[in-house]
Amino acid sequence: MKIIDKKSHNVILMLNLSYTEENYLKSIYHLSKGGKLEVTTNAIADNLKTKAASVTDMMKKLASKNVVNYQKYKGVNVSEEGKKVALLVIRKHRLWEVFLVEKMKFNWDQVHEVAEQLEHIKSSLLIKRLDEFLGYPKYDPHGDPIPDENGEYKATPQIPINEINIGHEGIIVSVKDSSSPFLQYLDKIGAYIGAKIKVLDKVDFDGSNEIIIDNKRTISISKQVSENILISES
Amino acid sequence: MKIIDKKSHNVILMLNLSYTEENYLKSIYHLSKGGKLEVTTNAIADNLKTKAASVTDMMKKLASKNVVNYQKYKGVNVSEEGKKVALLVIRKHRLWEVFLVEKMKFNWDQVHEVAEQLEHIKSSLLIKRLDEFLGYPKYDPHGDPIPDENGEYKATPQIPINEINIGHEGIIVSVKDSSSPFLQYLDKIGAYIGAKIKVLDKVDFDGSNEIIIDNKRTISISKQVSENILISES
DNA sequence: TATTAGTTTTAGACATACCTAAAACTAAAC
DNA sequence: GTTTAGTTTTAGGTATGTCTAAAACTAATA
Ligand SMILES: [Mn+2]
Ligand SMILES: [Mn+2]
Ligand SMILES: [Mn+2]
Ligand SMILES: [Mn+2]
Repeated sequence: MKIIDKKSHNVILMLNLSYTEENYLKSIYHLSKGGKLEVTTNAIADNLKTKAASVTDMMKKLASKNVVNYQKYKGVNVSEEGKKVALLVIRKHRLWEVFLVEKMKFNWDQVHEVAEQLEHIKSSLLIKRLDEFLGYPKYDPHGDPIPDENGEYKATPQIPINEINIGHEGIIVSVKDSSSPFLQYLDKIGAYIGAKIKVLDKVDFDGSNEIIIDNKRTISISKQVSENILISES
Repeated sequence: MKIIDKKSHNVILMLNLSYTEENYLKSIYHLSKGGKLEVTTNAIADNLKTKAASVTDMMKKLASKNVVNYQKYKGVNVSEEGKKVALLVIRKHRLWEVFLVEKMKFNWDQVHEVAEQLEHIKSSLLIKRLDEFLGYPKYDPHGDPIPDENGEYKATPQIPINEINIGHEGIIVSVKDSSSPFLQYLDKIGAYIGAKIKVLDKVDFDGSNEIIIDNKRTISISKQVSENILISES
């Protein structure tokens, strides 16, 4: 079901998707890297902590609503329509995270769970006014880009620390893992979005990296941690 | 399921009620005038635009969770526990309405529907910070009192215009009807929370009232309208 | 090509929240 | 006290979203 808005000549989404359907679409969008890759049933089940059988049921339903392209046994992806829905949910999630940090004084490790709820609030006026109220932010507290009202955003080139060569440096632009324990660890070691990082040494044995943060603090981080800190090289 | 918080020595609600269960409790709380009256199955069905059979099902479920006192055929009311839940939902609803008007520049007739969604967001930190951010408001945009974190609020004495005698005056302190058409009508006639009202004449025939708003605008309002504008007499 | 391990789908259940229609109950009128 | 109208509950069914277990399929290995 579609309507064309006479003013903007844009296709307006007349879909009323449930909380659950929105979460499935968001998951498929992320797992497919924005629609570029096909997504497997098991990957979705893992991601949403549900079972493969439940995913299959939902894929049939989403396909019947034309928000995914699905052929059984062949994987699934978002349709053009589904991509718009996913991007709107992601836009709301990230705007609310900015709100929680900037206005509600939440720490960056406290926002994700609440944003998971707030992203499903339906009010186009509220999203518009919230965006304005926050000063049209381009990035959320974890450095993830916020899609604009047309679903567009720039992907800044970003490299995980483990792929940066010794002696090279850059700025932390985002984190791959937004979980509370990981972000609290970053707080502890003094790492934050915008911090300057230089790779001093790399240990082949366990993949750990010795880095210096803001030219002040030298620290060794594990392979797992280095994979989850994303840098813009300078 | 209850726990006692060691710090505050208060009973903390460990209930995880659904969106729907919260709405039923809020409805019962309102219909019982805060727990003072017994509520009938049909009254709840009407209020929530559902059917009596559905209400009976839900009353059994809420009774089993000890949030209502229910005896079949004898009506229902909120329990002490249920009252706390209802007051928390009402607190959230009204705080969000203040947020939407004060910070998001919504008109007072646009906030109720969105607040119906926002009132179910679960985050005690968010409520606390929102309250602080808004400057601890005592009333929502429709003049309804906002319960504090203990569920307490003062009920200001308020009288509908139709019960005020000719020649008497007062201030609009709240509106009974928060629907968009009613509030838009009030905007049109220049009535708002805080406006000064004097009753000039009353027509027995149809119950309409002639009033003057802010000593400026003389207008005749129907019986229905006068019943829904609440005044604090001066 | 045949086997097999892993993935995905189907089949059949369950819980929540809703509905209509029929039965049970209450309270007021006769 | 009986009848009756209105209310409330029960009975049985639908839709959504979940699950386990079994069947169907795919792709890699032998
Ligand atoms: Mn997040
Ligand atoms: Mn979500
Ligand atoms: Mn309201
Ligand atoms: Mn509600």
